[in-house]
Amino acid sequence: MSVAIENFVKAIYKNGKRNQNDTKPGNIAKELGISNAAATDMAKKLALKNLIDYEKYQELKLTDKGTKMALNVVRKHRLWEALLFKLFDLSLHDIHREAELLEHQTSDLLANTISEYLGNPKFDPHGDPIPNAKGEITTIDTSIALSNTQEGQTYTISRLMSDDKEFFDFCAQNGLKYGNTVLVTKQFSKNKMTQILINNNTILLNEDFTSIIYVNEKI
Amino acid sequence: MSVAIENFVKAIYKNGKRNQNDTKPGNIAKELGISNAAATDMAKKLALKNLIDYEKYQELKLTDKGTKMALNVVRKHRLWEALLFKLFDLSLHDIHREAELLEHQTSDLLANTISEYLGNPKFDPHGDPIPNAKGEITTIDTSIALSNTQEGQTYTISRLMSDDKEFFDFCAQNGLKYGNTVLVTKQFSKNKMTQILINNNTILLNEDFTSIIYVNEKI
DNA sequence: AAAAATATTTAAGCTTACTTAAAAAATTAA
DNA sequence: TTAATTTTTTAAGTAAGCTTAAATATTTTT
Repeated sequence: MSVAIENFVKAIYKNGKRNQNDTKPGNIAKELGISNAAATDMAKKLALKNLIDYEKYQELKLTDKGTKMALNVVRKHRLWEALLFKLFDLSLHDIHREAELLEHQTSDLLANTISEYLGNPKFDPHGDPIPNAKGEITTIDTSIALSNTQEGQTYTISRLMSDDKEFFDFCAQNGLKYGNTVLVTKQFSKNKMTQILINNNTILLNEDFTSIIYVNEKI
Repeated sequence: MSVAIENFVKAIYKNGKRNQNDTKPGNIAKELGISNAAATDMAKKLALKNLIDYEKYQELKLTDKGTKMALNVVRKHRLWEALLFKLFDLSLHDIHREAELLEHQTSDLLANTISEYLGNPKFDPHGDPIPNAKGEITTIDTSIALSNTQEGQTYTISRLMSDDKEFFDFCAQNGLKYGNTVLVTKQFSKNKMTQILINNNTILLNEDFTSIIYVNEKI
């Protein structure tokens, strides 16, 4: 299957997992940077290949086969992220960009080899779960967005759900990384902002960031 | 530039380096598994991009720009080979196949990062020289084909110039690998065969193999 | 519930990288 | 050196993955 198809299926998968669950062609088109017409076109083709269910004007739904393909690509992406992160001193953003390309040119053999080399990790450097070779995610995600946390409670950062360079630069500067501890000092619910204490620094985050930083309650 | 273009330019480069110096479209077509017509077509396009000089019925000649592109791809290929060889226990043939795909999806940044990680190696696991970031090969190759060696002389294996699975399997089974020592016990010049002693085993090789196994005189 | 705005689909067209078939040139053999 | 063979080129055509423009639905607003 082509790169275009893999990315299309992956986009549907990712969009389906997100808050605003819209997997209509326009949304996928926006994600991929192609025209709406191209997305509709591709949707029809993928339906013929039994990768998605397509009905005019409806949401695009992955079939089992389509989901499997998406998870296979996601697996390769996250394994590359984990490997590049371990070996090299590159920014998370750079690592993401490289993985975005490499994921499509990686045999199952190589993916499995990378996985084994890394000790079959369950999470990538963003805290995102890595599907196993069968395309299953076996971990249970109990994390919540920073925007939904409670004042006075301490959390550990579990996921940074983004691929934006500015965001990652900000995180790197402020110690916001996978595994680190944050104390939520104040929720400004009216203004949708969250004040946290991290590395003895107080910072105030708006919803753009608190909705993509996920945490777990610290035990 | 596209994968097709990178592979085309690479094929001209490799063919130009070889014994039978034929870089006419038919030869490139054979190398790439495409039709002669497609190769002629591509040749014209690349001439417009100033990557090759093209004259009807003549050999295809890389311009400086084309050579630079070819060497950049070759560099990435060989760096991947070196990295995969170091990290994983895969066969040389598998490593070659993976590198063949990854080479086209590797930024210069990642290539340089891999190179640095490996200590800027000058050779890949086949003994092939790795061009530097400027696209220069700074090493001098003094090696000769096993078919041109002298009876009674001891050599070290410097290059295994192939991408054929059977060949690599044979090499792996018989200790024919980069750096190992061989004693040439007999040259059967009439039959174009070479008898060698390696790891205390005597083996007899025909020209198919002795022309692609390169060695240096052992000092 | 009609009007306005937005999204989706259809239609026509483009580029890339191929294909096969036939024509033209170059190479090899007789 | 002519004939036979092989190679290269030209021509016409295809599929993938896009585009823009226009037609048709759907959704939102009033």
